[in-house]
Formats: sequence, structure tokens, C-alpha cells
Amino acid sequence: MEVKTIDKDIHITGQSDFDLRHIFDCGQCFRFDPDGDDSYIGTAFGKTVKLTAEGNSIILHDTAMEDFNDVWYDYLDLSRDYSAIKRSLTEDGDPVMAEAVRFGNGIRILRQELWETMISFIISASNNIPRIKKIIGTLCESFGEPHEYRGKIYYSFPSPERIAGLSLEELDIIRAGFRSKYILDCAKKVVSGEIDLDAIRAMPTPDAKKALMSIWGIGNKVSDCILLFGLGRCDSFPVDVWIKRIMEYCYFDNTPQSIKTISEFADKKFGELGGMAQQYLFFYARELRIGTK
DNA sequence: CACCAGGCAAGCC
DNA sequence: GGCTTGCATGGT
Repeated sequence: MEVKTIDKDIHITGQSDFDLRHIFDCGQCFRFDPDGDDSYIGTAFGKTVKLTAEGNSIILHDTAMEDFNDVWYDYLDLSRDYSAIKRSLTEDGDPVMAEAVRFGNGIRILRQELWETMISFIISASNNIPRIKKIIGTLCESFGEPHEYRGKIYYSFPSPERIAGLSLEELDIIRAGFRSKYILDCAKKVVSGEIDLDAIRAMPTPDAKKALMSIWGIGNKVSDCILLFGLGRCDSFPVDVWIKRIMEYCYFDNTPQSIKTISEFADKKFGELGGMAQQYLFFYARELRIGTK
């Protein structure tokens, strides 16, 4: 991988295993959208970037090297060798994983902000992805901090303090339904120190999961998503309706299984790479629209 | 109209 | 422990 600045843009060459559609359409992130051919634009850590990817090269438009080094290099998980991960996931000859990896070959697991991930996946419960994106977008536009990028205004994800200061009625403009009370409660607990995000970051995964699940609105599946996307615990294998369907379809002769059975099967089969396997399978299931035809 | 969407909490047994 | 039900809202 080589990185250089040309005009106001950062150009990366020699970066394999990177496809914007695979990355931003595999359900991990709700704040990036297509922006013309081969490009996506979105906001993370209070910064906005337009990304263009073609072949093995990536452009970060109107981006300072400082922001690339401080934010985007880690956010885009550029240090990880996904070729090695894909080899490892498929070395047992499993045709299902081979096909899933072929479909989502450019997936990377973004290293997202913990707080944003917590609230985003509380909102995700019993919801669909377009509406999750809409609710989070309204949340940011209503209560985030504005900044300008390429002549337009974008908004940061609102802080725990900002949300904790709202009334339930004020928060209702995001139309999150029954999830609003969870969001408000979570923000208040983070602000009061009852929930300590730094402490959770430092915990072993089982302890972090228990701490997350003590929060109202965060259960088994949502905590697994937060572990994977917000805490970088790549062994976490969230089982949602899509994963349940694709796992039953591919590994259980299309017969219904409990979430516990699927989780145990995945842990045993994928181990430390469970989260990676989950993302390839999620993207694969949605591309095939398994169970929805 | 019923049913579903990246589930969860609470109430049952 | 596992199983059932209600839950806000918007789209089919």
C-alpha cells in the first residue's frame, strides 16, 4: 500500500480487498451513502469524507494527511490483511464460505466509534436498514455538530451529553418509536458514569458483553454487533434474521434452528474469525435475498 | 388489511 | 433456563 497527496486528495494505491459497496452495504454502518459512480460519502468521528475506489486504488477527496492518519486509516481497517482472513475462512474447503467471500470480497470491518455503535444498534432492533439510516440521519441533523465539507454542511453524531439533555418529547422528532426511551436512558447512564465506556473498552469480551447487556435496549444480538463494530472484537458473531436464514439454508438443510444452536455452530466453525465470517454471510444473504422470495 | 423489519423486556412456566 | 407477547413506526 502506498499513500500520497495529490492536490487536496489522498491517493492510496496497491490496496487489495477493498470495495466500497461491499463495505457500506453489509449492514455495519449507517452513515455512508453512494455519491456518484464508484464513490461513497459519509461521516465518522466528526469528520466527513468522500471515498472513490477503483481497482486497487482509493481516493479520499479533500482530506488532509493528518485526518487520514488520525481517523481514516484505522476506521477503514487498512492495516488488516483480509486476503489472509479469507484464506483462513475457506481453507477447509467449505463451498458456502467460498461463495460468500466471492460475493463480498471487498468487505472490511470498519472500526467505528463505540458510542455511535451503541445507539445505532439500539435503533436497529426490530427495524429495517433504510429506516435505521433515516432515524440516525435525523438524530445527527437535529442534535449533532455541523461542519462544512466540499461546500455542504454535515453533522457529527451527537454526544452522550447532548442526548442526555433532551426530553423524551424532544427526542421524538427522530421517530424511533419505542427505542427512544432506550436511547435517552443509555445517554443518561453514560453521562452519569454508571456506564463507563473506557472501562468497557478495556474489558475482556465476555465482561464487555455483560456490561453492554446491562443497558436497557441492548440484548444478545445488539451487544454482539457493538462488540464487533464498536469494540473490534472480531470473534463476535451476531445472529439476526438474515444470518439465521442463511445459516439454516446453508448449514442446516434449511430447517429452523434456535439462535443458540446457530451461535454455537458458528463459534466452533469460525472461532476467532466469526465476525468476519458473519459479514461475508450477511452480505451474501442480502445479495441472494435468501428467504424473501 | 396483515405482515415484517439487523430484537428486547417483561411475564409466564 | 426457554417460550410468548407487546412494542412504535413506516413500508409492502
